[in-house]
Amino acid sequence: MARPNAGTKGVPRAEREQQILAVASMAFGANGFAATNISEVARDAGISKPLVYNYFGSKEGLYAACLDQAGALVGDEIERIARGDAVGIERGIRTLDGMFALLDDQRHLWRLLHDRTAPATGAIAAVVNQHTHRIDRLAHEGVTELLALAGDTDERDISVMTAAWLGIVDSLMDWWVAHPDESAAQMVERVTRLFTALLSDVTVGAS
Amino acid sequence: MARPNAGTKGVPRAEREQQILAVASMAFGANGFAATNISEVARDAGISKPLVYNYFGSKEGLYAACLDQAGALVGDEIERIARGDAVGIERGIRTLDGMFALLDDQRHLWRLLHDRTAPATGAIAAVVNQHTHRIDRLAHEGVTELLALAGDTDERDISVMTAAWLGIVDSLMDWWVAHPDESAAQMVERVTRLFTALLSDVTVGAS
DNA sequence: GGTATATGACTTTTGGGTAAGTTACCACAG
DNA sequence: CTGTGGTAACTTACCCAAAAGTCATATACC
Repeated sequence: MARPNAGTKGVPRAEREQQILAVASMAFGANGFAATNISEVARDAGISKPLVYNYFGSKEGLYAACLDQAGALVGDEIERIARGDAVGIERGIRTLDGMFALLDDQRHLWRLLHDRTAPATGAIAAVVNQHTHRIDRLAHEGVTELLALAGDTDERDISVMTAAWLGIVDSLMDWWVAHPDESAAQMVERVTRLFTALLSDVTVGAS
Repeated sequence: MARPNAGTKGVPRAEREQQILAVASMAFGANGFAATNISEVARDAGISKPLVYNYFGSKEGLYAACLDQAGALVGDEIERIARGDAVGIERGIRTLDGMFALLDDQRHLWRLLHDRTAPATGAIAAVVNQHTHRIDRLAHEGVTELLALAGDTDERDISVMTAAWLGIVDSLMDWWVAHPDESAAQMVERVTRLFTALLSDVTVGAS
């Protein structure tokens, strides 16, 4: 019997996987792991659900693949900047700059790394830990340098400040997602202006 | 036929509702709306699922009730502090101080207010908007004052900075959840030390 | 013809939600 | 100080929709 939609469409696996990953990353980033529907992902990618399962095995497998791609992308860029010569606040701004440039057309990717609805066990946990540990370590390194300049070497202070820094990045990305008309360059300007304004003048008001 | 577990246990509705809210707030805060299981909530509260539905109507109703309680608690405290005379960074620190004191034994409550997996429609949206708008407005007000001191009155800058501030609070609460041995007083000390260190000395390194 | 790409239709599982009933408490009549 | 009926508190056992996951099969390419 004729099944009009069956059969290959001539799209090789590697390419199809990338299409699926792009759609799935968007969905996972926008709604979180738990609220994401694989059938919808398949439909949005223009294919059927079994193909997704054929290529990625399970919902968790698909999520892990998304995470791995996004984590590597983001982690590599942060590491590249960390290897540069910027220190202290300057390093923070350059990192943000890099993130804005890198994620301009896929702003939701950042959210994948901090999804609390994703299972914290099994294969996912391994991938999550690999990337978040890497990013955390780089952030920790930058914050350690920054606080050393300010005379603070308390380990827990550094830990708290690292968390706060990552929270700032999180929230800036969220704001950016909610304001699609704002370009990466505008974000960099804005953030730079805010940092300098706060650090130079604000102590007058706080005394 | 004897059904050994049926029948009232002598717990009045108001009291039972508070028990359920406490357990549910913990679950929603820890896992998010989508990943929270009502059967588990009921089991953790020591009762059966239908009782939860009898008292709160639906999962969304339960979530709305949790949110309403947490939002009012947090919002009232923030507003109380906002009515004080602190300005700029000082107001920020006092607000954090208030949050740490208020949420010492229920640190997860803060997370309820920023759950992206909660439905953004219907009754929940109303409750969410009521409380988040209130908190956002107060934060916006504080940030406006702060940036005015630094000479920045750009509306979008204020919007970004407000988001970043709330992101900082978010991440501090998360860190605090992950470090149960840290007291509220210690958090206040730490945050104060970090703020003053960064604002006074760090510009030397950033130049 | 063999393999990679692909799907319609199915099964299974999960979890929100409900029907119907059971038991304890309490007010009040006797 | 005892029944006794009404109500509030509570549960077991179920329904059912949605979404995860699978099977058998079809088509295109080489």
